[in-house]
Amino acid sequence: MQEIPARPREGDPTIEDVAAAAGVSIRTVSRVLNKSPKVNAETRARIEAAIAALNFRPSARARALAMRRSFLIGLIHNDRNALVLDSIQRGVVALTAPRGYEVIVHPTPLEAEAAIRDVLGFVERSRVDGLVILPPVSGVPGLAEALAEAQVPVAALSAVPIAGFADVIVSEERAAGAQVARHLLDLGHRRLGIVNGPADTASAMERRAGFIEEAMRGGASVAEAPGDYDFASGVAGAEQLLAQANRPTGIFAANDIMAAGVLKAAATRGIAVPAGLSVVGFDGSLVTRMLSPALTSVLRPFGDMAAAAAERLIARIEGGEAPQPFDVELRVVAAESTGPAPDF
Amino acid sequence: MQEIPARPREGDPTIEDVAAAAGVSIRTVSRVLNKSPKVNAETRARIEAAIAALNFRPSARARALAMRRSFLIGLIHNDRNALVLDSIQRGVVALTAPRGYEVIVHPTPLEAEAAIRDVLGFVERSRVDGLVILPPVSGVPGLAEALAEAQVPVAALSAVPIAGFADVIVSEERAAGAQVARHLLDLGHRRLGIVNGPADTASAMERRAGFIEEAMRGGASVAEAPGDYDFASGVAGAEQLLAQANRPTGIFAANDIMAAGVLKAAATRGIAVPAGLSVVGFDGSLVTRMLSPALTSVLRPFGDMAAAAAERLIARIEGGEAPQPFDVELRVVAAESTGPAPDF
DNA sequence: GGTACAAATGATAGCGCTAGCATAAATCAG
DNA sequence: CTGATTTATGCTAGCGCTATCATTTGTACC
Repeated sequence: MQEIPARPREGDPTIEDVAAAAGVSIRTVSRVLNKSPKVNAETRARIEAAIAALNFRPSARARALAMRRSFLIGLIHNDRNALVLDSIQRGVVALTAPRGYEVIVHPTPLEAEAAIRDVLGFVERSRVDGLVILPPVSGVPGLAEALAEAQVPVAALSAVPIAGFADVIVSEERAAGAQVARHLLDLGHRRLGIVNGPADTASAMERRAGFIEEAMRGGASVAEAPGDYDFASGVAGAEQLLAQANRPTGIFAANDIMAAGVLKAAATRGIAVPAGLSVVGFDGSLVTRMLSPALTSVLRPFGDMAAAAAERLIARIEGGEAPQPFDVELRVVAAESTGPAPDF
Repeated sequence: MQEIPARPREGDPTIEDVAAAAGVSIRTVSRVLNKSPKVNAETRARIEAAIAALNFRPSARARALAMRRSFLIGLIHNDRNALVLDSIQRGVVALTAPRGYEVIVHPTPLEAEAAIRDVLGFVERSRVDGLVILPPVSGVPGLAEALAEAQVPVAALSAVPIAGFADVIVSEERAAGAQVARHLLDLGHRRLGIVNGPADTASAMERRAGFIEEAMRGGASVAEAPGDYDFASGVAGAEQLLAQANRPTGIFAANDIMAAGVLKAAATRGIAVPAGLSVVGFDGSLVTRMLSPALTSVLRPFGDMAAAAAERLIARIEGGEAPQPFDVELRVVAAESTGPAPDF
């Protein structure tokens, strides 16, 4: 028998303290912590009482080491997500926290090579158990493959299914685009315009396709202007559309930020909204209600979508069965920026 | 109840593999990893080569266990931070990542008792090494004391020094309020208005005091309306101010969101901005340039402030000396919503 | 050559958990 | 009554690092 040197107590109770307090071995306490069924009800109660009495919390680090899992989830975002980041984080944390996972955030560039390097480096460093990836990063070419090769569990949000990602929460953006057209058609608009998102993003192309198809079906014309999801391009796109001889009376901007740009362009030209022009955005982000007039937009339930992605991710990490399919319901929320088509 | 199985052994190289490859003991590898000076240059080179060859990354969890530190920093935020969250996170991560820390995000309620319980619970669960706390949560009464008692290193952002928090990045909001008044005075405005933030927040009271003092000094009158930092209260506050007989020609809203509300109220009343009314916001958030007209606002360098807070926090955690004092420079960024005072 | 001291490196005990295997007690089949 | 099962619990070897202490080797000085 050798004397064990007194170790400096950090103060926090350990599983050993709990075991001593409950008069059992740490193996049994561990069983309770891990919800193993093979523990006598009475013993379990005693241990749970001891845990409560000592205010014991198992050390996430020790358990991480022993289980070779970190209970950490990485959230990969980009500044394009700025307006909806808060609601997304809220959704992810609401789902992960009760299941014992914490969320590490990681801002990532969009350029493909840099993004892949950045994300892989992050995974290696942080040793997260899995990733939730937001668009547009989720659509970076090659990223899915790189992560698959690195065997990192991933759940992504995206406008379209992405080969390589097993779990993708897809929102029916094409149908939503059609809804926007329908909304404007119902208000009597027949000359429509669209300020597109970047041509290389699936979301933009889906929204566009749905919008144009439905507009055509409704007998409306559609003028197009390019855009890249930022404010300036919204302004420029709107100016291009509004300069036309027979200018559109209803404009769909492929996201809220560009829609704000459209409102700006209209204001600059002295066009009243919605009296002289109806404007619809996409995302249902924070700004919709801060604009004057308040922006009609397609509400995307980001929080729920992100939570669903996190749920899927955890199921994959823990090997449980996949949760129920999650249907993302996108719908046009009418506000002040859309109204009956003007007479001209 | 079901037990979650541990993951089987991963293929990641360990410190032992590196030691074997370099022909040394793990103790020496550990020295290299921790940048201990007492390692022969040649040995060090050999070990570093082995590390590179194996693409070895020390396991953050193992090191966390051994060092009794998690290398995790918690970022406490609230939905009031939604508009600036992205830039803040970016600032924090930019500073922490190179130093080996990851950032865990945690959304928190504002109600005092719930906030304290929530934050303490988070700290116990996640075992973060420290916290960065954003306003308004940083100002929750009793939170500083609770965290001090729990011995959690904290750095906070706030409009005023907070007793109990050792490291607080304070922005000179009073001076900024004065700057706003000066900006409007310089444009010839003499009848001013202010839509205040909540009376129980230090930030709002500081901005108010600075604004009013400077306005008085400049010989202007100031009409006040209450507000609580949200859009609706901005609208209501503006309506109250604009309904007055001798209505103000310049209005300062204590944050950007309320300023958006003021613009909205002006639009509703048919008052042109800035021709008939100048409007100034506070924060320099994302929306300032998305509004029509673009909002003049007080730019707060959130990213830098947050990074400075993180830097201080890490210094405190690691026991290093405190970094240089960080001077937050707030300045009015003039945009389209302010202009010369109208004649009436 | 011997002593003193500094520099470089190694052996190993934890850190606080999980989980494989062992054991003890209770129940059951024949 | 005995061996076979089942149920409840304990013992302890890791998980991949850090850091204390010991050991070895090199160097300076008298």
